[in-house]
Amino acid sequence: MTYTLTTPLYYVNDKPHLGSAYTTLACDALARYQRLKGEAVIFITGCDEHGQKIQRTAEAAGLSPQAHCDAVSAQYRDLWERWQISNDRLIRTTDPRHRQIVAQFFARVEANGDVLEGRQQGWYCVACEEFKDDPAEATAPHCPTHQRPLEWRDEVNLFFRLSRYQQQIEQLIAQPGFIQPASRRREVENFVKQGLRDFSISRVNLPWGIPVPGHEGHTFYVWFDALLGYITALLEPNEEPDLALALSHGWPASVHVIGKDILRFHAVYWPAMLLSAGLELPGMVFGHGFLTREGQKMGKSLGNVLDPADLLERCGRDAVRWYLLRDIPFGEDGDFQQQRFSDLVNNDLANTIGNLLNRTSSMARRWFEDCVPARTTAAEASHPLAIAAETARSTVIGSLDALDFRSAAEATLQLAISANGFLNDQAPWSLMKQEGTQAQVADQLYAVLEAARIVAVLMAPLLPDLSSRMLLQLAQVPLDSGSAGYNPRPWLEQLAWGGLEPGAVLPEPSPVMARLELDAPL
RNA sequence: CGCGGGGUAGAGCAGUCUGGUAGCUCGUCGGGCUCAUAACCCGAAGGUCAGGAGUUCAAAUCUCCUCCCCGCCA
Repeated sequence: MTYTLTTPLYYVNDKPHLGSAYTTLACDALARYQRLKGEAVIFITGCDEHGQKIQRTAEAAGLSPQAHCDAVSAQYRDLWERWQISNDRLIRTTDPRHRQIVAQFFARVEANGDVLEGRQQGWYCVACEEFKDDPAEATAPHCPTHQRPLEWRDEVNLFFRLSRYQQQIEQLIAQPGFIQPASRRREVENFVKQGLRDFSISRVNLPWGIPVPGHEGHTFYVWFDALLGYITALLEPNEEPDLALALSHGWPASVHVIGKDILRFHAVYWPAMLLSAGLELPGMVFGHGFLTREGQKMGKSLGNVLDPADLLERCGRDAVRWYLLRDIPFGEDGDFQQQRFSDLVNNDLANTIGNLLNRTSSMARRWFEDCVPARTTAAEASHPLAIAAETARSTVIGSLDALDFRSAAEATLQLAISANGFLNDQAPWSLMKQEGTQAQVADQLYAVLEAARIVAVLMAPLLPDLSSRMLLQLAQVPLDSGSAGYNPRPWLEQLAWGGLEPGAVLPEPSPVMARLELDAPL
């Protein structure tokens, strides 16, 4: 069965921000993990390009909406490339094929009697693309999230009969694994319990959108259109836009990874739409937390936004991925702290892991003709490092299955710490000064090199670059599942203790991870 | 108003369900080692577990009240 996972389709109102990068990075780690386990993966990301807000932003910039979308979505594409995101698809909702898919989907919903005409009257926030409650009240209300004036709307729209799915949605969200993390489930439950109301799925007088077939003057509400992008994305690059065909490629999605702000759209509206069209429901909706910076909300007005492109440029892929995945519990809010960022990168990656490989490789080369030394007992399952490796392996797998990147990272690190400790306890550099200890030292170094290899293999989903660099220094073939020439041996097999071949020639070691020296603040 | 999440060493978190010496990572300080990227290993300091009351032989953990932060409803 195909493992389909999605990031949100990012709204191209502005250039990519760190939050989008965070989601995408996490999905990338998850996608790589699933591929390494041997799953067929479709990793979907993309851009949501319709709606009034985009139309206005484009106008303000003196561009056509299409030109604006082309420019911004190109920024996303470039950014993901630079981050080496392993997405299989990058869907744009302005893709002509998407129109067809939306139309076909809508036809099913309409045939099912779930499309009604209704009058919508109320205060509208263009930034949210949402009607706000308590109409008629106050003469000039503001949007609570955007602090911007609301606009009065009075229009006849098409409505989706969400109310009809009350019971099914209640059942769905009551399922233990559907909404993750579990702590967010209550919020949605409360919302649903208040009674689901039909919501409008079209807008009138809004040219920048997909026309609703059979309803002159109406275009689809951005969310209705955007969510369906997940299905359009399943089409192979040159395939005909056929809903059934798209679905056959990997629907339902195993998981939608999103920010917590759009949980309701994914856990309530979207499943109801799918039910109406008679389609299968996604397995999980994971709403991760938000990032703050040094304790403060990031925002243009505060001037403290971290630009993911700058961050990549200055710090590199491994460092940022490590910090975000290793230190911030996925699902909870997290704070980006520059000091801690460089502390962790330097400690964990450069010192604990990088230096472990460096020191061990140096000793092996010096005393054993540049080779992986011969083993006597080191390959046995009862070896202390074999036991540590097994603990790390099972913890990493359990954690990644649960999207707990943090504890996966910690378990990997723990193995490197054990190996460093083992080295200090055994002190092969002292032993070597005595007579007849060669075999013993060889055995010790073998075990530590093997532990380093396992660290590198375990690291592959989280830090593919660092993993590759480590494996090359261990005379191994890198595992990068995204590139050609990677090691085809199953990942799980490669995690078995004792895989390193004695006698393999070790290349001259050079630091696999440079220390992060941030002279200026980010 | 209501609802949800949270408040544990300087920082970030675990532990709370299933009461019983308060643990991890980073930072700080001291020691060890010299194979290595001024690295690695060991040890120490640092906590009235938000506050109060209660249940109990025993509470970070269970009950009630209060305060503070974040979010949902908006």
